[in-house]
Amino acid sequence: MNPTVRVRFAPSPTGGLHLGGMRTVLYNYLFARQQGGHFILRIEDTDQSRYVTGAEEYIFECLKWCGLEPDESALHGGNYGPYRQSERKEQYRQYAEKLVEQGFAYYAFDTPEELDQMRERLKTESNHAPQYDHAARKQMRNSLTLPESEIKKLLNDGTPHVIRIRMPENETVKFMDMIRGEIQFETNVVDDKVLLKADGMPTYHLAVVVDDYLMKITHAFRGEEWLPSAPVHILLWKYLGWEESMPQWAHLPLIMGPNGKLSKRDGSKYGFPVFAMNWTDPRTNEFTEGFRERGFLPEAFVNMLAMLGWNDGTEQELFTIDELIQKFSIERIHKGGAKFDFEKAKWFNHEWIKKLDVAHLKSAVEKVYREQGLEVENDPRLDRIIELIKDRCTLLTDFWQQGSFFFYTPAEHDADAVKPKWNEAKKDFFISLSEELNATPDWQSAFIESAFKQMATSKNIKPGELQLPFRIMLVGGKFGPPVFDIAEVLGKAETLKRIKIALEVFG
RNA sequence: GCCGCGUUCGUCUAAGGGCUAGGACACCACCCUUUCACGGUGGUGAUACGGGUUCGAAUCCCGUACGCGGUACCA
Repeated sequence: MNPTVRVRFAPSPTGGLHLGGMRTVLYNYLFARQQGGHFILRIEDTDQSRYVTGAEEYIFECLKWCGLEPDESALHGGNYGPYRQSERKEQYRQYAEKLVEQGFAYYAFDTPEELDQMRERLKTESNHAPQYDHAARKQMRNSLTLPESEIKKLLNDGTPHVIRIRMPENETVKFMDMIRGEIQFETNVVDDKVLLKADGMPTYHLAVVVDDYLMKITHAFRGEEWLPSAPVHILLWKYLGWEESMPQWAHLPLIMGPNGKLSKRDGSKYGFPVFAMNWTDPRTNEFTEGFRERGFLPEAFVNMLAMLGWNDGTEQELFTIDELIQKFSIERIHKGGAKFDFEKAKWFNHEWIKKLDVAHLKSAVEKVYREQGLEVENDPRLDRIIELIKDRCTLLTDFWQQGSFFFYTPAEHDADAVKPKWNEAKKDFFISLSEELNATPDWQSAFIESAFKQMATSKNIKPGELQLPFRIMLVGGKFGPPVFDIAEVLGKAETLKRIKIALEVFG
């Protein structure tokens, strides 16, 4: 029997969604689609103190923008819900209690202060961070050290307590990671992790195991930062008697910033976006720019993200999402972390802008102009304009800088580019040219060009010396597509108007 | 400190015992272009270090160094 592949992405609504998280979703998604399986979105909202209102909806928006919508989630439905941990609260206690009964876990009544004292007391030169482990638990207040009667009393009195896993002594926990191969940990160096918190909420360790079992998850992809707690999860699968159903593990390498792991907190400090979309933390009002708003196409963002830790072994770098689904393979995911390079990210976007046709770019470009206060939706020239400038745009926002002169007569001219070589003869040329163009019914790029060159010849001036001034007149600066194409798109009246204005400026 | 995972040009990476270690980004030069780009050609630039195994090591093994992660009633 070949079980259906079921993968899940489980963000915590504690803030934005950064590159590492987005890549985890992507790989989950690619694998699920490739295998014809299910992609599930579960929300880890059991840390009440850090829950951010609106973050869950924001996560959905990000996935939607990238085209990575889940099959099952709190908002999409599915047969294994609920998909928010907070709504599954009751189930976790039941399993935690079962573990206690079987001796695989125990109640611990220690207060936060007592834990601090223990850590202080046990701290030595060779042990900077003492753990609540098989040795320490013997000195603490828990159901392993307290007499039966006292445990009963504490429980009956409703004394706050947690349930901790009882890590075995002198055992080796081994498991296979699809990316890294066999990995092993000594149980002696793993602490007795809290499974159920005093508020009745599960920790990630319990929740991830219970949910993955109940939701029939077959493959678990997560960041490398989870590797150290993997032995706890492996043991839990075993202790709960579900070893047969344990998913296959894949711990993804981390995505690094300029110094160390990319963090959500520093999202606004890198000088480049680390979130898929704009995010303002409602608690701090801290704003973090997103790739979307910075001018990235979702196609480029997804492509770039996929290549940050995976490649297909060929020299191909540009992939559509369908190609990624087809070619993705867990075996080819890298082991080492990758430092994020914004320059390369921009290159991907530039390639995608060049690659996509006008129809596909149009609505995004319209949006850029709209944000600048310019409505272009009904402008019949828009297609032509996009075609003319798209190769020069790295980010979608560049369409404004590269194309606004089509809509606005330049307010300023790059006089430095013209003035040094400006003279009466050139001025005379443009006056004559204006008259000539004004008299003609034709208005195609090729026609304007030949009229321009004939006029230059008859005035005995090299056409090349006149093209730059002409460009400055129409554009305002030294950039843009071929100048005669610009004149064509601008139309006769606007072109003549700009020549006239510029002649006054140049004197 | 302890535990774990890593380490090929500045960055992302290819090469799974066998040619001068290949490609991409960035950078530089030239060509194209009488603007800015696109495009084209070429260039600078890497197997962390030390031992093994082998006819032969970036590749396998051991050690060291360095980096990252974890070491919470956060995920």
